[in-house]
Amino acid sequence: MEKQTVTIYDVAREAAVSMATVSRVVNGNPNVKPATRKKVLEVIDRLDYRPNAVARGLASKKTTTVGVIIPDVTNAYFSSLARGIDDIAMMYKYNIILTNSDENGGKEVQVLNTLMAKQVDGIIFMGNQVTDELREEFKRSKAPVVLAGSVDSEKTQPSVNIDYIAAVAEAVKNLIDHGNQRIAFVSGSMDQAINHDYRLKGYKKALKDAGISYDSKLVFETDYTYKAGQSLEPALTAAGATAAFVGDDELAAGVMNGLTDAGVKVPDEFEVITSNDTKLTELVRPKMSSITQPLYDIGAVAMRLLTKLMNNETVEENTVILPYGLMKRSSTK
Amino acid sequence: MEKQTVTIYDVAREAAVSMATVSRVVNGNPNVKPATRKKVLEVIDRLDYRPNAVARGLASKKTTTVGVIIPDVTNAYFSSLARGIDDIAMMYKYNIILTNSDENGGKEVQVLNTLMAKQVDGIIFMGNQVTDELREEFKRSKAPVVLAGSVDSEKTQPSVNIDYIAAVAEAVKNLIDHGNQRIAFVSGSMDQAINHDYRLKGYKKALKDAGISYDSKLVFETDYTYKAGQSLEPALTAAGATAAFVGDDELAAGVMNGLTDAGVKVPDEFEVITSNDTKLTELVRPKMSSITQPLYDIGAVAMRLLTKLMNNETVEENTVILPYGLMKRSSTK
DNA sequence: CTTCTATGTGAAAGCGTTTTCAATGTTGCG
DNA sequence: CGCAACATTGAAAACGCTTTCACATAGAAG
Repeated sequence: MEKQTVTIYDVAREAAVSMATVSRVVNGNPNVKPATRKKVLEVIDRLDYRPNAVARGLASKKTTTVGVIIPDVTNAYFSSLARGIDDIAMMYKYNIILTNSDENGGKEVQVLNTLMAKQVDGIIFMGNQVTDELREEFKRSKAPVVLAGSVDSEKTQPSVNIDYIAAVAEAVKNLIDHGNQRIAFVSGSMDQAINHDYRLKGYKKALKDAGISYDSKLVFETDYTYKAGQSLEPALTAAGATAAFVGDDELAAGVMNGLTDAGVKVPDEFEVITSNDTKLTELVRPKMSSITQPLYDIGAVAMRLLTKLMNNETVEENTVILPYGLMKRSSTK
Repeated sequence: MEKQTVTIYDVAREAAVSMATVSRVVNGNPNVKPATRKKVLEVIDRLDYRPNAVARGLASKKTTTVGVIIPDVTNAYFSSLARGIDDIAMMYKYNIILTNSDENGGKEVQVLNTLMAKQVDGIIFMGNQVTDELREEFKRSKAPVVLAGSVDSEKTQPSVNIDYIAAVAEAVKNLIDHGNQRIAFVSGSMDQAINHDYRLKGYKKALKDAGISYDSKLVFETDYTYKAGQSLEPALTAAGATAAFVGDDELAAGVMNGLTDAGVKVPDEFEVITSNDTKLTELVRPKMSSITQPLYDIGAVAMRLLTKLMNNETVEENTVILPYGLMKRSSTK
């Protein structure tokens, strides 16, 4: 007892017109006599006809779906971007195929390929690192690819970000202004462009501007997890740090709670400033000071940019930089 | 200079075989002579042929993609489920079309329709309420629909959940055992089945078992947001509550922080227990006690169940109940 | 040397749309 | 009334694959 599907052909027959005409009314083509349109519409309604998007996709070579590659939906930073992406996508009648990559290069390439096989009209990539292989795939893709909240040292793909170097420099300067001389830099893997090419540069710049010499012992390379942050306390104090810039909110929460649990007072004895301004910063105590980023907007703008690209509209600027800010809460003086 | 796509036809021509044969090797059909297979594989590799999934979908009536309706990706509870769903989906070679519904009935129906139009092979629905209209659509759908971490009073759809009534009852009993007589029940809208048909029942059951009479003044119906929780403090103390069961972690964090900020000591003067055991419970101070749910697994099992349904395998039990627990942390005595 | 059964393979018919192109019907105007 | 110009419509060819069915070919069995 398989459910029967009604096709455009059925509608055409019932309405005594051709498939072409039905297709026209379904697609809002104006070249249809009002009377005919009405007649067709009635039949569509009566038969409860619903166009098959797959057939449509095959015939028109447009699927109105875009692929989204995300490191992990569970991460507040990325899920905020994803929300912005989806909202704008929906606004423009696109759907999103969402896949978690765990920032695993192999998986990313594989996922990218299945997305392309599925004929997505465009792709949004989030991830802290664009490998050479990935970059090659991007180029080969006939669907436009835009990076959201993600950087590629080659700057070859359209992208939307904030000015990470300036933002981190400002955050670190703020720490310096509070009298800190030994400031830790805590982030994820230094293999990731965002860390070694952006954040670390901003960090160094702030130090240099203040005449403080760079000490690699103050650089802590770890995972983006709460646990990793929490267990960092002994090392942090051993290195003589009195403040830390942290590259991820969950990690920062770990750092801060680890410190607090060890009896170190934040911010009096140790200041912490984080990077992503997710909800998390307001949930922990003390609330965390943070670089502020328009998370939702990064996603939204990326998607908007993608729609233009998919539409072959000429876009003035391929890489858009959104404004950042600094939000002083209670983890800094 | 449009990028040229190579089709199965091109491969067939180059390999001097028929399209049918190419199709067979691509699909791993064993009825191909090894020598032929090798030849075809070589051509595929040389031409860099990649099957068009849309055409495949049209011909085979299977798209290997499933639709996922989620209230909000940004919510830790649901994004955890989503992660479980995606991982299992990937394991079974499915992709996920993810759409946020904001629990808006109209949007849900609309989204469901576009998913069906896109010929998804199955659907996973998350949301705290299944309206009649939605239920009708589910029935009409030729793709199986399973509910994940979501209940429908009608119990008509396959679903995977925990025993909310028992879990809440146990949590509330715990609070009672600590000597609390006036326990607040804080949740989202009472229109949602999960609140009025499950959580509230569990709450009442625990009260009844302890011989405490139900007082509707202790029931707080609000939004699932941090802010909403935070601003609840005056009302909570005014009602004379000394403890609260809360239906969502973010909301609970708000309640707790609101209390703390107002000078109320948690847990000494007020105990809080929450429901979803997301990462959040560990980030706040004090850490929150919670009902524990196998979040990832709820998603994973739901997806697994869906694969069986899509495969027309007979499944022993349509509604699966996963075990819950109670995690005592520091927001309760 | 037949006859039979596997095993491999190809031709062609879909799958449900969109889109091109030609055909027909209509209207306006001199 | 005749004809150009335009508005409507339909026929049929894609789109790129899967799948059915029939046909070969090749051993196996008698």
